[in-house]
Amino acid sequence: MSRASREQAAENRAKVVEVASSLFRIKGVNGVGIDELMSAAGFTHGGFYGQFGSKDALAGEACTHAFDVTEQAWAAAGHGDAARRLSRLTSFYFARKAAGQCCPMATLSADAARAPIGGPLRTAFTQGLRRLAKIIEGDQCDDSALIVLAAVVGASVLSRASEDAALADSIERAVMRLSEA
Amino acid sequence: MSRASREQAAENRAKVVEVASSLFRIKGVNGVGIDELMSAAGFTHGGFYGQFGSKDALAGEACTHAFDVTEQAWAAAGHGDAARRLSRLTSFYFARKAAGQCCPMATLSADAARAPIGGPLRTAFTQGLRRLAKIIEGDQCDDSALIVLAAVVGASVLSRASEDAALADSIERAVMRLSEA
DNA sequence: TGTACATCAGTGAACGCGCGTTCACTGATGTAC
DNA sequence: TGTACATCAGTGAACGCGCGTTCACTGATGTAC
Repeated sequence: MSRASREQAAENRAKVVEVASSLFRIKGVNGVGIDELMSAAGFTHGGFYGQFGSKDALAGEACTHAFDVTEQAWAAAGHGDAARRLSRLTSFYFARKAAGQCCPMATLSADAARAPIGGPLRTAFTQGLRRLAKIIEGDQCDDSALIVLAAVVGASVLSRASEDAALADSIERAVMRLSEA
Repeated sequence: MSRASREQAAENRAKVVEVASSLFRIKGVNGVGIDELMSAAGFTHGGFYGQFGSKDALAGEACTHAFDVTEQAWAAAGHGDAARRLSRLTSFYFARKAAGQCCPMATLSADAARAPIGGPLRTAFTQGLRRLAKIIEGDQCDDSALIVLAAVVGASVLSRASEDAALADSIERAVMRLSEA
């Protein structure tokens, strides 16, 4: 197969971004090679540089994509009065999800923190974080939304790293109750 | 130089663990090579496998070391009544620190989450997390300590990943106020 | 509408490089007498 | 206490491998007439 149509090529490109968005969250940007990535998307690795300038550039796009998806879900869950919104967002956050579908704040923050300032990943992460912070803050002016944001991300991060499921659960449950109060 | 004394060799080994503990937190376990690591500790890379079974094994030891240091600091900061303890731990947490000295919950959680279950790093992280959770819970039986733990880790993680210093600050300040309330 | 040609999406082999790991070697340390 | 020898901490070269990236090539797509 060579020379797909432009329409098909655009779909293929989007497919690679989507697959990368998932794999990078699971294994980290350094943990996935171009070869593995392109294979998972159904292509050979040689075509990569026809679509993307570099692996770093793709990491930025993949990060933005992950934030896009999360943002849409949050916007859908984020109606009603302030207290209920926070509580609903928290339950949504802790709904059991594979790492590949999990919020990029929890799964890509370490990669972003170690990426160079001004680079694609760091920039994409910062903008995504701003967007989600705006959504969770909504029309509230106090601290509670940002506290829930931090607590929910911290609980998720610790929960994924821990082998102790009981401890992970008690942290998540504590944060759930915070957002209900 | 060849054949250091046993005493010297033990010191050298400890030095490598300490350097690894710092570099792994800054760049991630995958982000630092044996060569870079040993050079930073003042040795050549060939000696590595005389002291450690594998890079993974060192990652576990380095993680444990990072938790040891944090635990000591927390134990020192953790006296007095419950509310004050939480508040003091939070200020301590947000004191500006280079990533290499920062709490491993914030800097190694992603590496741990992606490390194999039962492996040295994952195990060391889990045990370290248990220790710190016990300290912060102290003699309290409610949720507040675990909430502060999650919030403090989440704020730190987001703060390090974000290029937007103002946003990072408002998240950290919100969490500070949580622990003071 | 049909033909001739230019374009370019995807292929697969190849590159240089740095990685984790191994190993023969060195010479000072530690030990046995 | 002094001597002879075994040990082994650290050196430096080497290994196979997978990485990110490049490139000549292919043939269907898109375009000009």
